[in-house]
Amino acid sequence: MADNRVWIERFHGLSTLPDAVKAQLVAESAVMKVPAGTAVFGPGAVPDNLLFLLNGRVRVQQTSESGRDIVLYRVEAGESCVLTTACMLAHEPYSAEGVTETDVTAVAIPRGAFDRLMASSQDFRDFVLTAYARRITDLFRVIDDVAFGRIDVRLAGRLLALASDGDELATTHQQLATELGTAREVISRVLHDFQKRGFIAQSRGRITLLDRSRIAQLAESA
Amino acid sequence: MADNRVWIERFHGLSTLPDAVKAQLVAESAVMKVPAGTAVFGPGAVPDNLLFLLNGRVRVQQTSESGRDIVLYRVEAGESCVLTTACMLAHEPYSAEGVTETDVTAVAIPRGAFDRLMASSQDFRDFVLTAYARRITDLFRVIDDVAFGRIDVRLAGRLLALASDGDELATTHQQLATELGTAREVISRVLHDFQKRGFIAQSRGRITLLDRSRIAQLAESA
DNA sequence: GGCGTTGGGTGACAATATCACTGAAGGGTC
DNA sequence: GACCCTTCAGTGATATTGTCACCCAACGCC
Repeated sequence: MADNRVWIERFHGLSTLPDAVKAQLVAESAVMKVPAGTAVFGPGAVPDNLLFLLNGRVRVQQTSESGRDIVLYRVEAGESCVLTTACMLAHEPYSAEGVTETDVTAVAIPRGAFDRLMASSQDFRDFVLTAYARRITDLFRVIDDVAFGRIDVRLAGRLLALASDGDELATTHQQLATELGTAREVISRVLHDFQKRGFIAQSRGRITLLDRSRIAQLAESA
Repeated sequence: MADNRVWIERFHGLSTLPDAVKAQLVAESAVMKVPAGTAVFGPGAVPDNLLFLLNGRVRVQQTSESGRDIVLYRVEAGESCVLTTACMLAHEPYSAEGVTETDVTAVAIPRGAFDRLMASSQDFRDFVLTAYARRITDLFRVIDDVAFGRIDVRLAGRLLALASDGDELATTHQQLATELGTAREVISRVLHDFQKRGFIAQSRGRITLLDRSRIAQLAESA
């Protein structure tokens, strides 16, 4: 029991809730484990609850009519899937899809409990509102990048973000194309150029960052 | 007094509120009038309240570092500015800006009142959540269009949307470029092509739709 | 080894963006 | 009216990005 309650403390904004509310939250929620590569929500998988990530990472992406994908943002441990969840709670049709990138442990809060918490706790409302706001600014950023950003600059930035743990990166050109919403050939050419300039080394399915500082310099030249 | 209360009935989702809540809402809010062309929120104009539009239209757009603009969505009468307002309430830095396109009458609900309503009324929460969800799907649509859409198709669709009242459209190429987040020259060329194909007629600052059905046909060929 | 699948390279071409101009249209002013 | 100034639109040249149609190499599997 005491063990179960611990997860709340990991969430900025939930840890300050009154004890009674915390108890309510713990009582009504369920911890779940999901293996990597699972679609946790999306067209065809509509959950009826809000997810709080304890461990792991969820990638949220959108597939266009033409079949091409673009990554919108990622939900990390300590964050919640408020945004797409809202679309579902409001019964709005939506086209985004959430996929676990790692094994994920999450807390599922049913709609009813979510609603009672919204009613009863100012702190909880602030938590949700703030989470929303952050996602929205993420989306604004995506729009800005896609509309006005240069591909090489965006790719440089994404390489750095994806290789936060070490200089090795196990990813295909196609996956990188999906990250930026472009075509594989474009990624291939830009990476080839990066290689010629000594920024990276490549082999099938793997990229090694050789010169982070120069990659960062390019990424900054937005 | 009774007159003041009428505005609530115009909002789907607010009209079903209990009378006590309605009275509270009316008591705590203020009706305001804003002339066309005013920045109602944005960097440099941070209001501390949520706006409900009674009349008129607000255009929400974003300016990139490079100085280019893109229109994100419009808030029409009967809707509220939930999205960007949330960013402000959550004290998130944001880059979007709201400009009145017509004279606007709006109801301003201060943060405190908003919060009390969120706490006290399930209907109000649903209203806000639904409004959020709709905006978010709008943003998803923008991302999809910008990333994967063709310029001529997007422009055709936008011309139809902007000319909802009549076939005359008083707008410059630059304004249309801002609508789609592209460059004026691109719009000039596409419009020139539309003109050659007999879709439209042009003169300085004015566009006349000549063949809505063929424009619509192009717009549909997403 | 043979074979199928996936990942990656490349040339040709199309679409869009950028740059650097040009001139035309309209609104003032005298 | 003529003159000037600002805004709006047209255009060629060039760069960047996207699309299409391939090719070949690497890897897993039998």
